[in-house]
Amino acid sequence: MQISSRFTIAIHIFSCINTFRDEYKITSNFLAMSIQVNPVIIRKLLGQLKDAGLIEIKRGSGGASLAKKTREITLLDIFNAVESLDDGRLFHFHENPNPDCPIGKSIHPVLDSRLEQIQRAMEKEMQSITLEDIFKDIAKYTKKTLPLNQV
Amino acid sequence: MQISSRFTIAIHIFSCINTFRDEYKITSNFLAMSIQVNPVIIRKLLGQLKDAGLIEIKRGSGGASLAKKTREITLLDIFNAVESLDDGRLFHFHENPNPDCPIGKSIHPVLDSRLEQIQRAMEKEMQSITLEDIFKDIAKYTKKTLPLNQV
DNA sequence: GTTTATTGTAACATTTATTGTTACAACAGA
DNA sequence: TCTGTTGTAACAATAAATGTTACAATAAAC
Repeated sequence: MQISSRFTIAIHIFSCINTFRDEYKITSNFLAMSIQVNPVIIRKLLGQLKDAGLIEIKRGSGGASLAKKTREITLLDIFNAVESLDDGRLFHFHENPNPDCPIGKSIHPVLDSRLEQIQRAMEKEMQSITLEDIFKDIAKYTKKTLPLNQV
Repeated sequence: MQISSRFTIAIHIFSCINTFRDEYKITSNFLAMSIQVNPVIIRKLLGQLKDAGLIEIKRGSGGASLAKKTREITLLDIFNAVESLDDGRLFHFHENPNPDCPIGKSIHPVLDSRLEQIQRAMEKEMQSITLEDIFKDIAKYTKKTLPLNQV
């Protein structure tokens, strides 16, 4: 199965904060218009990003902002913040291999280190990409034009 | 979300075939006893592995066997055989970013290449590990002892 | 030819995660 | 006090993973 869209939505959120922070208050409604999902979905994600120390949110008055420099936030930070992997493991292992079978007994300890090896390769690549990199890429595609909502 | 257990179950299947092929007919029931899942689950997986050209299955008389050398089957081959990723993509992208927003318009083309970059890092690591490697690891944990079923 | 074990597959149930939605109390600033 | 916003509960809808029973098709053994 695919990794959930929370990851790409979270990156979208950061991109909006970075692009519009000087001109607009970044509320869940503002983000919902750009991402085109329900504002409550956004708020839950914002909560996860806040809990991970990546953004700050103002209650009441509203608005999200970056808690770190764009160079200091990696895609791995974002992935870990929004993707709740069971026990931190990317791969789901079948639960009950038969301990009375020589393979059933050994498959788990043997495979675990290999699965970790694969997961680490993915995480290392995620860690090598920062929001700064993403924002540079975006700058090639867009100039700051008129925002979409005038509310 | 985690990657489904079909992946680890498939590796378990290969391990059983390799270990018991000279002594036992590797049926879905035999495998189900070692893996401890329903035989129909096993049969569906065996079908996927057969379609990918990794194993051979005998109808009627029954039994699965390797279609290639253990050096020639990588974890990536197995992953691709049993994990049906939508459009081959590991990451699910939110469907409808707003094209009227500068970020909404650019997020998809910009992120796509980065997501591919991450996926490729994972696939490269999977490709570097063959069944031969796994079977060597297993050999350190187990000697061929009495099989579990006498049926 | 009959019997037997097995595969392939349909049909369905169960569980879990994702995603979407409405509603509203808590909050902070005007 | 009014207003807009966040945080969160409660629930619905969808989709995927996993489990189960049943049975026709198959191939070998007798």
